[in-house]
Amino acid sequence: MKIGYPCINRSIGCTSGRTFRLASYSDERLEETVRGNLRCLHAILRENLKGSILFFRITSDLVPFASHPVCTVPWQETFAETFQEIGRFIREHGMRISMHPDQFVIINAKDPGIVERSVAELRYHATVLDAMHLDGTAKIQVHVGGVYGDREASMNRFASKYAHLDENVVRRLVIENDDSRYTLADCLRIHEETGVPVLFDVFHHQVNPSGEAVAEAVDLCTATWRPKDGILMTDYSTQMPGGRKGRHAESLDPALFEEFLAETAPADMDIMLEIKDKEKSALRAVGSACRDGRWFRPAQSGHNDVD
DNA sequence: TAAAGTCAAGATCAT
DNA sequence: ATGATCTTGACTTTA
Repeated sequence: MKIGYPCINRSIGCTSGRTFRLASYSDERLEETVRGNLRCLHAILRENLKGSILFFRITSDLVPFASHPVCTVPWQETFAETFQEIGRFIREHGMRISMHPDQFVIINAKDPGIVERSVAELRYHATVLDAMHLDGTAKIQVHVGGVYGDREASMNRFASKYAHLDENVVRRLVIENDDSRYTLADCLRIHEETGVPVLFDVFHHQVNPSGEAVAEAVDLCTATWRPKDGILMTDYSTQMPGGRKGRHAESLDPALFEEFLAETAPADMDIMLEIKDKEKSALRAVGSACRDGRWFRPAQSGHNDVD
């Protein structure tokens, strides 16, 4: 079990997702931004290691406009060595990586243009992970997409689009139950049809349930991940007290988190904490997972290499 | 320098 | 048809 947080570190003082306006795009600006983003990403991972935070979601803004037609420079070649260096660091320390393209990636869209842009964005994400030479356990998580008034047809459309994705995308792609459209049961059905692993979002399952108890849900999702996918990834959050329904909590409630650990034991999984204060909560959660006994202890020599 | 306005991309629901 | 919300930050312009 590894614990992580998404994209942003609030204490280190740099961000790996710096961007700029499309209107001010230039190849030089892109190169300069990516160089800074990669340097920061490496710094964040080093900082995470100090706190035994071994799971991390890399921001989709690592390479701004990467899938936009305006960007034609071969950034993966320009920064090949830096990507490999970061990848080596990740492997050496047994870290797990995910990425989460945002809401604009809709594989099951009716509009072919949206599908095309979505596919380009997925290729970009796969290219980043490939450039780091990470294996198939580094995942790209997406929601199923729109319902468009016909859930059945839209789920089928997902399956048929999925069947035509590039292999280097498919080997990393996983779907996640969302908070308003596709439930866990929907995702499991899509798994039946396509084989795509299902990432379990605990909070979405609470907000948009389909009947399964949490422990049962974890077991059902676990069964959708093959050995080459690595162990189950779970997104964990709780309701912000007093906030609108579905709003993520500001900080981890250790009692609730430990209850989650207790009710899912002994299932093994990597947990992404979607909590607003980021690494602060992750550090506390590592403590909980450690006491629980399932936390991942990296080999002392650091030889988890697959080079 | 601080505040306000705006940003590649979508879906859905309220008005 | 239009705008707000999701969710949220941070870039960019304006005061």
